[in-house]
Amino acid sequence: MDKNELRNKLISIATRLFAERGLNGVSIRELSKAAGVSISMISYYFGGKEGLYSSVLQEQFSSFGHIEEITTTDAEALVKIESYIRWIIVRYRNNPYLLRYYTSELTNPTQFFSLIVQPAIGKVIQVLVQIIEEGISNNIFRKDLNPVDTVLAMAGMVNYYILSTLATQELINHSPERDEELIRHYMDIFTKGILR
Amino acid sequence: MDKNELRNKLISIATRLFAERGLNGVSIRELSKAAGVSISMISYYFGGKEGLYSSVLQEQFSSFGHIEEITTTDAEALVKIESYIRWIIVRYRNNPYLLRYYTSELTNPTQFFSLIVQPAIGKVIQVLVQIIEEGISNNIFRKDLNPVDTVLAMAGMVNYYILSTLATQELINHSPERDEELIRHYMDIFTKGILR
DNA sequence: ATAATTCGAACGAACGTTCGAATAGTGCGT
DNA sequence: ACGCACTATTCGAACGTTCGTTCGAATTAT
Repeated sequence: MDKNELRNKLISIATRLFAERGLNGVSIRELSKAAGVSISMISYYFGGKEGLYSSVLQEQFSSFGHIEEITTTDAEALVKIESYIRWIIVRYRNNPYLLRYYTSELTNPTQFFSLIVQPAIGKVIQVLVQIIEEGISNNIFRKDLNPVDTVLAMAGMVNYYILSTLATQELINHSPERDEELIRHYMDIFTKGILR
Repeated sequence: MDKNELRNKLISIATRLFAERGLNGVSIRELSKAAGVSISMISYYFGGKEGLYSSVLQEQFSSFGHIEEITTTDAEALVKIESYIRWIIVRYRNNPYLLRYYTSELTNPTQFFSLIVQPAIGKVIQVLVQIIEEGISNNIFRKDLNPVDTVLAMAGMVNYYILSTLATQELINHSPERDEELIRHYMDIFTKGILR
C-alpha cells in the first residue's frame, strides 16, 4: 500500500471515530483494527495517538487556509476557534454572502463541528463573549449593542451551520430559495446587530 | 461524615467534572482526590464509576419529575432526551410561558446541558427532527411547516437556554425586560411556526 | 544493498474494581 | 448509664485489564 494511502486511510477513519466519541473514546487498537493494520502504524506515521488527533484537526482546519498548527488541549483548541471566528468576521464584512461560502467549503462539516464542539461546547460561548468584548474595544463592533443580541447572532450562525449540515445529509428538506432566505436572515441579524 | 453528606459531595463534584470532560475524561482517582476520600468510596456508594455517572444524570433529570431511571449508553440517553422534549412540548401547549418555568426550575442548567450535549450533540437534532415528524403525524404540529423552521425554533429554545444560563452566571448582561422579550420572541416562533 | 514499511511482542502507566482490615456508629440487654 | 455485639463506613493495598508507546525482526520497495 502506498505511504500516503495508509496515512489518509488512518486519518479518514480517525476523523469519523474521533468525531463520534472524542479523543478519549477511541483507542488506537480500535483505530488500527478498523484500518486493518498494526497498532504501531499510528506511532510510525503520526508519532502517537495525539499526533493523529492533531492531524485530523489539522485537515479539518486546513479548509480555512489560515491555521498552521493544531494541538490537542482544550485551551489551545479554543484559541484556534477564536482565530476561526475572527477570520469569519473579517471576511464577512467585505462579502455579505461569505456565510454560504465558508459553509460550502467545508468538506465534512459534521465531523469538524463535532470535533470542536464535543470537548469545548461550554467554553465556546465564553470565547464568543470575549471576542465580542474585544471587538467592541477595537471599534469593530458597535459599542451600544446588547450582548444578548450579539451572542444570539453568533449562535444563530452556528445554528445555520448545523441546519445546512442536516440539509446536506438530507436529514431535513431544504430548497435553494429557502437557503438564501436563511442566509439573508442571519446576515441581517449580523450586520444590523453587531457590525458598526 | 454523614452518609448522605459524602454521597452528595461526590455527586456534586462528579457533576462538575463529568460536565466539563465527560465520562471518559475523568478518573475515579481524580474524583475521590477532589472529594478527599478513598477511591473505594465510589464503588461503595454507587457500585462503580458508571453508577456514579448514572446518579449524576439521575439527579439532573429528577428536576423534571417524570423520568424514573437513567442509564449511561447514548441510545438510552437519547430516549430520555426525547422524553424530556416531549414533556416540554405537552406542557408548552397549555402554558405559553412554560419556557421560563422549565428554565428556572433547573438548578444547574449548564452542567445538565453539557452532560447531555457532550456525548450526543450530533444525535440530538436527529431526535428533534424525528419528534417533529411524529408531531406532524399526530396532528400536534402543523402539516405544512417547513422542517428548517421547526428545527430552528427548537434550536432557538436551546439557544435561549444557553443564554439564560450565561446570564445567571453573569457572563453576559441581561435585564428582566429583555428576558421577557426574548421569551416572547421564541414563544412567537414556536406557537406560530410549529403548533397547529 | 540500502531504506522504508509493517508487524507483533513486550513494556510501564493508568484505569476501575475488589477485598480484608480498621474505624466509627448504632441498638440492645443489663 | 454502660458495655457489648453488630452494622456501617472508610481506607489502602492489590488485582486484572486496557491503554499508548517502544523496539527488534521481518517484509517490501527503491
